[in-house]
Amino acid sequence: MSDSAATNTSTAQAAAPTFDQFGLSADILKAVRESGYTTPTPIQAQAIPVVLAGRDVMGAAQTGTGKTASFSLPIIQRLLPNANTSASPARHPVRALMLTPTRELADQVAANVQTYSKHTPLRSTVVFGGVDMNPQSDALRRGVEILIATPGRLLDHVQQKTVNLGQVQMLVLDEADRMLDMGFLPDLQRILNLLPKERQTLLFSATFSPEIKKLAATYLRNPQTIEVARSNSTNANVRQIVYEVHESDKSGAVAQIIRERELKQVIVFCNSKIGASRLARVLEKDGIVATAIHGDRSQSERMQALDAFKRGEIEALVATDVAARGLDIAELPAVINFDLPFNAEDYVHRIGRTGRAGASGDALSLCSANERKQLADIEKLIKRPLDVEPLEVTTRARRDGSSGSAPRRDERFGRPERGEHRHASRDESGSRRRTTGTHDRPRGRQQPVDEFFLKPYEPSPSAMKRQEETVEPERKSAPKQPLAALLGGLGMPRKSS
DNA sequence: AAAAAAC
Repeated sequence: MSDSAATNTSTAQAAAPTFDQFGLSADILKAVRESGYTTPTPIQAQAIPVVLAGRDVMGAAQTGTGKTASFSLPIIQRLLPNANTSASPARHPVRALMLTPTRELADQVAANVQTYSKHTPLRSTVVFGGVDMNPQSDALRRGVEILIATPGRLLDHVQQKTVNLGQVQMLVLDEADRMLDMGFLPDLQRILNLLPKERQTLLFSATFSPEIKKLAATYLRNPQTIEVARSNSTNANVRQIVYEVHESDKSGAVAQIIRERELKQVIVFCNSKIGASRLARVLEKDGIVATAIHGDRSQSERMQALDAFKRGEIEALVATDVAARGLDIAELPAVINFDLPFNAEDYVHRIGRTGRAGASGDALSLCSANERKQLADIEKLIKRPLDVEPLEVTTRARRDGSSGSAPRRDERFGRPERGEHRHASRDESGSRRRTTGTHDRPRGRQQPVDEFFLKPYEPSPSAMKRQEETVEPERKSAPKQPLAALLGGLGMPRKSS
């Protein structure tokens, strides 16, 4: 908010905004207060008045910026005047629909909505796949004003006629870019066609890619664009370090990092489901309480894992990118990237799980020889070079049992002449921060030098140049479906699946 | 390349 609405606050803080300035109902404000929030985040300060005014919104903001509240609070407010206390389901049609790409995210948004609306007569529920439909159907039949859903299961309910979307006045597309990436466009089109044309649509996306713009152009009406600085990538609260390790040293490296940094809780991201399961097992064997969360585990296992982690019963949550976006875990001190993500965008989301709400956090990434491309992509996206350090893994024996002596750092990383200036931490003279693997212990299990480590990384000058050119990261991975074709055919008869 | 999501 740019205006100075708070004129008579006794507190002398000049422009400290409060939630009171939005004209939200006392019941909502009470819930907000009980949640412990006092000051709106930037996205909230910008979005709440716009949503209250009934305008469509094109929002660029990530979770962790208070995005959920930025649309939930004004939506609840707008539903309130017609809130019905009647017990009749017919009096509680779905009037607000919120779609998210993953089940966990849907669950989390629903929990937020539930919290913010608990002092109002409004009802809400959540539907997503992987769990029994019947309880969801029951809840829908009892009637809800606010429905949070993943697209597939929602359509399932539509087909079963357990829900009618004909009275939806407000629609939220959360993590819209992710939904497109995941091939949800046909489902989204199907859902959008069921909604009244006369409605308010809020689209939130990490990026405004051409696909997202096309989607917005098709389904939003004169949207107000709201952009909040990408908080996490440049978040000073998050210390980002990349460790160069041999691929086969990675499991040991994770265990070592957890031990040496005495991490109470950490999410470890892997690129594959198998890799996540495997790592969880290795860590368990190493005496670290760990569990895996990914799409091949049952929904109950996923929820159990997440709950146990939130309760602090698990030290290491080993996850695929199912957990990269949106999940809000309080006071997570660190995130480890076992693999660097193929999609640089996902790096930002992953490390966004730590250093939230003003707390500090560490983003520690393992980088092996064949991941330099990913590293370069990430640096390009976040527009700055990452601090790269060697990591000597001492905790686990190498499989080949070789006993060659460890190469000196010079040998391993090449002479710092050609383009090595970017890695201050590699400077021998510098007082490199003491990190894992540097304690004086006999070691001699380093693998022969990798080509990766011999060749200094070339900091692509274009990487730093292009930052001025566009805010938008280049999307590398094309969706499985011919998105352009689908988008080109918006409104056209779609293929059935 | 891999991941996610309806049955």
